Amino acid sequence: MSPRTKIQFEEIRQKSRENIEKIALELFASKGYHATSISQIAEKAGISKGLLYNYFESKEQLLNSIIMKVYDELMKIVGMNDNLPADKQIEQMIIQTIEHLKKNITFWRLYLFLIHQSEVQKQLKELYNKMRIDYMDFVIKLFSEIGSKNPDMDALLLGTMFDGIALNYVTVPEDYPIDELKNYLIEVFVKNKKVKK
Amino acid sequence: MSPRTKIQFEEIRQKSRENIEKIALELFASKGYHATSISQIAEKAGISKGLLYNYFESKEQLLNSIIMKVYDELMKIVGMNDNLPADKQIEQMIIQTIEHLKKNITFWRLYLFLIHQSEVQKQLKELYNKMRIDYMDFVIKLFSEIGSKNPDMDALLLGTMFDGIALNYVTVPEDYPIDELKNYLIEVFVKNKKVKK
Amino acid sequence: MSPRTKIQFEEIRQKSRENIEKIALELFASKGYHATSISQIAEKAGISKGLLYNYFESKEQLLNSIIMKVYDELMKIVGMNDNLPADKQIEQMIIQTIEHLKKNITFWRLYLFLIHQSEVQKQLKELYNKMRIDYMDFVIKLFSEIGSKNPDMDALLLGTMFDGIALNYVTVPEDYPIDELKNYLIEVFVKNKKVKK
Amino acid sequence: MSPRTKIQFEEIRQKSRENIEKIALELFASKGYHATSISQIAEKAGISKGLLYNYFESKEQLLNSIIMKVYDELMKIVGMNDNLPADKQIEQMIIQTIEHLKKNITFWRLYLFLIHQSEVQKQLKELYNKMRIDYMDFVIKLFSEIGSKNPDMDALLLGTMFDGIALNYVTVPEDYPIDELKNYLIEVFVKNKKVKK
DNA sequence: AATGAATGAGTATTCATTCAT
DNA sequence: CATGAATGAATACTCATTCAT
Repeated sequence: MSPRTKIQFEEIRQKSRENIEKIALELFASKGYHATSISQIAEKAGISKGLLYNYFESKEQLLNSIIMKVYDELMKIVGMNDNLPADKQIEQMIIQTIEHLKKNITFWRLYLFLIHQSEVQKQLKELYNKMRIDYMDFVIKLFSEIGSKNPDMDALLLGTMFDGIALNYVTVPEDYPIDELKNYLIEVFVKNKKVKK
Repeated sequence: MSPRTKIQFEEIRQKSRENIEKIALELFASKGYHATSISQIAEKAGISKGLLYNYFESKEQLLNSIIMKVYDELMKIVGMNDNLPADKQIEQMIIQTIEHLKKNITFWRLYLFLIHQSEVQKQLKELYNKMRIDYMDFVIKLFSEIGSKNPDMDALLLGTMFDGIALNYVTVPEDYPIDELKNYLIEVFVKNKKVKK
Repeated sequence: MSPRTKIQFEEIRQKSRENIEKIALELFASKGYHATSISQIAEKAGISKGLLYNYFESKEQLLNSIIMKVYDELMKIVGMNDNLPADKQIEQMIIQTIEHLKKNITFWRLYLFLIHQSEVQKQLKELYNKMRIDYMDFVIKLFSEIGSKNPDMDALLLGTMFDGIALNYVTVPEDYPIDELKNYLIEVFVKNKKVKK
Repeated sequence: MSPRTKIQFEEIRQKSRENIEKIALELFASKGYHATSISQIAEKAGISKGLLYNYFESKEQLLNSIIMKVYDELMKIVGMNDNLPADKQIEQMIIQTIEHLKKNITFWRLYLFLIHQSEVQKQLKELYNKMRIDYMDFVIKLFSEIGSKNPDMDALLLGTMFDGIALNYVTVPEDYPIDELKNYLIEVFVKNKKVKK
């Protein structure tokens, strides 16, 4: 008869939020932001529309919340393994990005969607820019350390390749020979650079 | 004045269709498919909504019609210059794709949008697959002709690079050093291959 | 088969607009602005919700449109009879206001509603102020002409009386002895003033 | 510590009720009934929504409860000073009504709001009628005692004036010369009557 | 007595599509 | 061929009310 404690309430909220975000991520990623309705999200999450608004104040804010998670996760991949030497770090970054892509296809689908749905809102554009800059800063340094003649260009190319691979893998996962590409990337971006050094 | 012949009518219809498609392409690419309304298209095309439905039976069918044009145009770039030697053909394909991208950012924005839509619509998925296969067939042959050790992989990589470049250029056109990339691509995909031969 | 002319369309629009405004006036006046839904207006007007938005771009704008009519009508009563001598003008203003009130109870209900729902929006507040000032300017002049010792106060009092009478009549039309009041007002605001002159 | 007695509990309940009513009155009067949500009331009152429903079975019933208070308070003003002679009682009633209006603008705003609502709710209509009758009974008697030739009409007029003044003062408190009106009312409704006697 | 998560019917608004003219 | 009035289902969002704890 006594009311739940604050902690209990907080747990309930946290679980609900995460559940909603998970469902919304899937739907946004597979159908796009505009083509996904709040009703669909609520229904698939097994809750009422009203409750969704108890946790997210708008559809846009729900998207933002998800984007933040995407950003954090991508940055985690990049920043991982910073105790290794630079060449190994790049190698690991390539391996782990590809692995992550294979295991989290939904997640990457959303990432790609967001990039060119950036007309949706300024915030997204800003975040995307921040993400690019953070990525470039970090990876340029790595390429410098392994003696690349043009670390800016190499970092840019690697990023571009990741985008292209993700785009293709996400579109035709069963037909795209992603593992062969992985080895090729390591060869081009790690082994060849070192030889030249 | 004699009544217009059937052929004249057909020409008028054709021009009207093309005008609508042109306007719709612009709007879809700049604002997105969902955010563009039939009213806006009709208004910008200077016709009534009713008349638009005289030419296209639905918004979706209008999109499909546009997609066909995108397909044709992309294939035109690939198939161009088939009187040149293979290495020059690849070089030209790279140059012209990049040039096309720079001049038709709107068009490519739509192309990328479509890739995602293909997840949802069967028709689109089929078209996208056809496009990939046609591209691969043609480009694999070119790489074979210049003596590539792994023409399948080279064709795939070049296609992936195009996608990655398009994605980045479309997102941040002013910040993306597309011309430097062009030269690099030619070096990697044309000059280096030939040397190895 | 040929489309309607512009004039025909304009007539259709005009009739529809007026019908919607009439129904909306009734509902806003009897239930209040917030308590009246677009659905109710559309249903009572025998049209779809969508069509209503073809004519008025929002609920608020529909209200504004109605308010303008209220304003025009009230000012018409005040400004009427400007060819008569001042004392007759005041007398006529009293008579016609009361008559108008008796015949257009709905209309006055809305006027009263609006006054203290003016927090609804700035526009309303501004219009109300304009209305007060226009009324005062005109009526003060009339009282001056008949030699009132305090024309400002007399104009204010008469306005206040109109408001009080309208409020009471609108609330209990059958129980409020409005005709007796009419005569009393004429006596107090016209005959007594003149005597003193 | 002994358990609280029933009476203590009752007192706590009573205080809680009054607190909620006070907060709700403020919000209803300043934002309007429809624009005020139960959540807002609960939050401002420092309690949960659930608890509010422990005290009032619905939003409407909460409003009704408040209305009763409005009624009581208005009647208090009228019935005050019944030990004075009639002319002084009327004078005091005028003075105190105006003073009350100046100090409790929120309260009067609600009173005016309620008059309109009475169109919708039967309960309210009945209460309003009771209020009018009680007021008239009492004030007619006063005017009779000071020898008014038409006490019914005088009582009605005074009530009408109060309504009109309240309406105007509540709408534009800073622009309405309420104090000058007070003196005028006393002159018209008290001094002039007596002279004629 | 007290909490706030959860519901569901309701709100204003939009828009692809139809159709009488 | 051409118009735009008209529809209705869908959209994001709100809120009074209920109820398990």
